[in-house]
Amino acid sequence: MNRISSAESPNKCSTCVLGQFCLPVGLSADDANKIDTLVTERVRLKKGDSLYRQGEPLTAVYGIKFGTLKTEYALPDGREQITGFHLPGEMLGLDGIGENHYQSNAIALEDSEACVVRFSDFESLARQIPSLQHQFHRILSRELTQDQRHLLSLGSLRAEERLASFLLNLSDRLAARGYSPIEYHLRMSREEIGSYLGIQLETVSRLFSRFTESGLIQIKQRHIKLVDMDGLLELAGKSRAIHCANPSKAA
Amino acid sequence: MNRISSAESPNKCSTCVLGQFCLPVGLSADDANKIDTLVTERVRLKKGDSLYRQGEPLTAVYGIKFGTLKTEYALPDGREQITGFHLPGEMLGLDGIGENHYQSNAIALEDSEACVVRFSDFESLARQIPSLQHQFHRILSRELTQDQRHLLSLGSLRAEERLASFLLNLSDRLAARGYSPIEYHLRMSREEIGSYLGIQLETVSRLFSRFTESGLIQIKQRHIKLVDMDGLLELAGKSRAIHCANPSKAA
DNA sequence: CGACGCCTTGACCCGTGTCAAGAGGGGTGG
DNA sequence: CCACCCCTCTTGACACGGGTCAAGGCGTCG
Repeated sequence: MNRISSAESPNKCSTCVLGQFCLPVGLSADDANKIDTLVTERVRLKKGDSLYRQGEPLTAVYGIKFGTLKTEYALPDGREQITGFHLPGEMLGLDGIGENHYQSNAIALEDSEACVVRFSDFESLARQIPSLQHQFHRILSRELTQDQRHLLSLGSLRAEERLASFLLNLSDRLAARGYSPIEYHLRMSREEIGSYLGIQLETVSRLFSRFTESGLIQIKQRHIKLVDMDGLLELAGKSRAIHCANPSKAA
Repeated sequence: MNRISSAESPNKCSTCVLGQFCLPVGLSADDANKIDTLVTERVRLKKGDSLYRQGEPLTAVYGIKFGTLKTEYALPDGREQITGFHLPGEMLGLDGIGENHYQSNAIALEDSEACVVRFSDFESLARQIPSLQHQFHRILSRELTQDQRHLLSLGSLRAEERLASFLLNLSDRLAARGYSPIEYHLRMSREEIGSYLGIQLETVSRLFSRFTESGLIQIKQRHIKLVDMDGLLELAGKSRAIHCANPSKAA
């Protein structure tokens, strides 16, 4: 883990292309200047490095600048589960605010970089800029909604439905960041996908094979192409079909 | 659903016994007075009434005054899952902040009452009272942690482990509110427990029978008594054993 | 070039789902 | 106040999805 002060490499939030994810829109020049003081350093991570670990005292929350991270939550008996995969623009460490200690491990799946936001500074600035405060509440709230969707997936969907909705969810989030929604690189192993979805790695592998036979996807190693979006949406329990399928036919 | 204005029935947060759950501690008299203006009305619910429904625009968040609520999240294809059971002092509606619309249904499991907190008023007050702001962030954050624990339960534990940790979780939360941690009334049906835990109601019923045979619990209808706490902790994946089991033997 | 880690595939089995029948309690109407 | 009905819960039999164990292929990195 490698710290970079913003003196060496200036890092203005106001000009960051990821601002749309972290920050409120339509700030005054004055407010934008204040926000630029928030991130005084960034952290560079190599694949496998952890950004923070369960139990460490919380001093900062993080915004992902580039790369991919996983968060995992462990039981004292050793069992653990991946609770999320995180892309640029997403915030990490929020689950640590409640107890002032991080509640999970955050680990880089590839070389990554995160902006360090000292939390007390952030709260003080949020009191001065109502739209920043509200944006932060929205981020926390969306995190809750995301977790609820995940809960429904683990509790009510069959393995193939979970995997299909996982692929579509990644697709959406990559598209929002300007990447192709139909072809992308999986940064995580079969085992990590399985952990996230509450199934075994062998099942993930078998399902990828089955999806390929059915003409839903093409996959080679970790490079995946979603061939039949509608078919995947069908499998994913139509959870987004009313929003996304056949938009041209919408009334 | 029955609205009560605070003129008819004064309702001061500063003297509410549940304040320890909702509010920061150590407020000045001045701040306490401001907080007392937050809740201008309460809502009375009969069993089965909903406090809000998925898709409705969000104007307020809620604090439970008394009673028990469930929140459930639905897929467009009709499948749905209970994502939480909520006790007095807990806040509801937080998942709606992100999209300005509630993302779940909140339904009373028994006659209940909730304090209405107009969200824009709340944010404005939180900007004036740092400890209120921070407390709200802690509440949101703990909600996230709770969901992560639930995710781990659904993804990594077997049915009997899920049920055991569910019973212990209820026990803890009831104890924190001054009720008996070893004997309580289940406000939800077997089907609702199953939905929450991602298992079928028949499995819940069979497990209750098995737990009874093993001497872990006694159960008659919805009245349950936890007879062998250590045994339940053992089953629950030791997820809390290091904190709670055999405290007298702790180093 | 070799070794290790990751992935695929097969065989078998167990936990849980599904379907079905019946018991028990509580509420409602006569 | 009693009887009936309906809802909830229990229990059994059986089926199946996915877990577990095992063997082998493939790509990558040292």
